[in-house]
Amino acid sequence: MEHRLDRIKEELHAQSYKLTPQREATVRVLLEREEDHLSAEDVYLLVKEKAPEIGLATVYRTLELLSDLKVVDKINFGDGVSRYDLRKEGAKHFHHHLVCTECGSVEEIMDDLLEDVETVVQDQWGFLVQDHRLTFHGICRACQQKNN
Amino acid sequence: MEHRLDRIKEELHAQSYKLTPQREATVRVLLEREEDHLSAEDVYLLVKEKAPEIGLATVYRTLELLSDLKVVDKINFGDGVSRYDLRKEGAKHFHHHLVCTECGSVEEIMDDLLEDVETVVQDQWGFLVQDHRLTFHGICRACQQKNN
DNA sequence: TTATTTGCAAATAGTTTGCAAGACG
DNA sequence: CGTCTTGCAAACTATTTGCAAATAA
Repeated sequence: MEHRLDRIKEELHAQSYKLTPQREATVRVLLEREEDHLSAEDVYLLVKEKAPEIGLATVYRTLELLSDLKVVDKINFGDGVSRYDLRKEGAKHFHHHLVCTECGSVEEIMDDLLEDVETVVQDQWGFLVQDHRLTFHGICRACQQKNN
Repeated sequence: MEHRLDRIKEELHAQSYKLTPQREATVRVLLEREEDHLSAEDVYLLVKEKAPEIGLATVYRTLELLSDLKVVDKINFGDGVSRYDLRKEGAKHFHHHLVCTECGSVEEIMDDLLEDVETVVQDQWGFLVQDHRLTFHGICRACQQKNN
C-alpha cells in the first residue's frame, strides 16, 4: 500500500509537481477505496474526513492531474458523473466493468479479454490501438439468484 | 429511409406515444446524419433548420424517449457531452467505436467482435450480458500515414 | 375532448476558473 | 524567495423541470 503511494509520489516529482498534503490525502483515499468507483464528490467527502480544510476544486484539480499522469482513469457509466478508477500498477490497459442493470453494482475484470479483438481491429481496420474501454451491462450473479 | 422512419413511428404508437412534428423532425435528422455522433445541441440546431420553432428541451425529451425505446443509444466519449447514435435495425447490440486520439474522428464497427468474450464473461463470471459498450482509443489509418 | 406534449424560462448539477493568500522546495 | 498550489466564490455548461398554452388522437 505504502509502496504504491510512494510510486505515485515519484511520478509527481518526476514531472516536478509538488506533493501537497491535499494531494497525498486524495491519493490515500483512492488507494483505500480502490474497489469503488468514486465520483469527485465522493472523493471530496472522504478526503474531508481526514483533511477538513480541503476544497472541492482542489479535488477536481488533483483528479485531473492524476488522470493526466495515467495514475487514474476517468470513466463514465452514463449517469451524469465522472468516476475515477485507480489504474493497476503497470497495467497496459484499462480494466473492464460489469454493470448490473438491476442493483447498479459494478464488478471489475482485470484480465485482458480483448487481445484477439485488438488484433482484428489493427489488421482489418488499420487502427493502431492504444487503449480501450469495455463495459458490459446485464444482470449480476446475485440478482440472477434473487430472481429465482 | 422512409421505411425506417415508419418503423420508428410504429414503435412510438405501440407504446401510445403521440407522433408530433417535432418528434418526426428529430428522427429525420438522426436518420440523415446517421454516420455522425450528434450531441443534443447538434440535433437541436439541425432540427431548427427545418422546424425553427422547436425548443431545446423538446429535443432532450425526444432523445430521452428514443433512448428508452432503444431506437438510439446514448453514448459518452469523455468530453462532457452525451451523444446519440441510431441503433441499426434489429441490432442486438450496440456497435463499437474507434476514436482517434489525434484527429478526434470516430469510426464505427458494425461487426460484433465480442461474442467469444461474452461467453467467457457469462461462464466465468456468471454475469448475464444484455449489452456492451466498447470503444478503442488509438491512431486511425489516416493519421498513421500522415505521421510518416 | 382530454391526456400528452410543447416552448419558455428558471432551476439544477457537475465541473471549471479567477484571484488573492498560502505553502512547498 | 519565487513559483506552484490552494480555497473560495463566481462562472459556466449540459441537462432537467414547472407550468400554462397548444395539440394529436
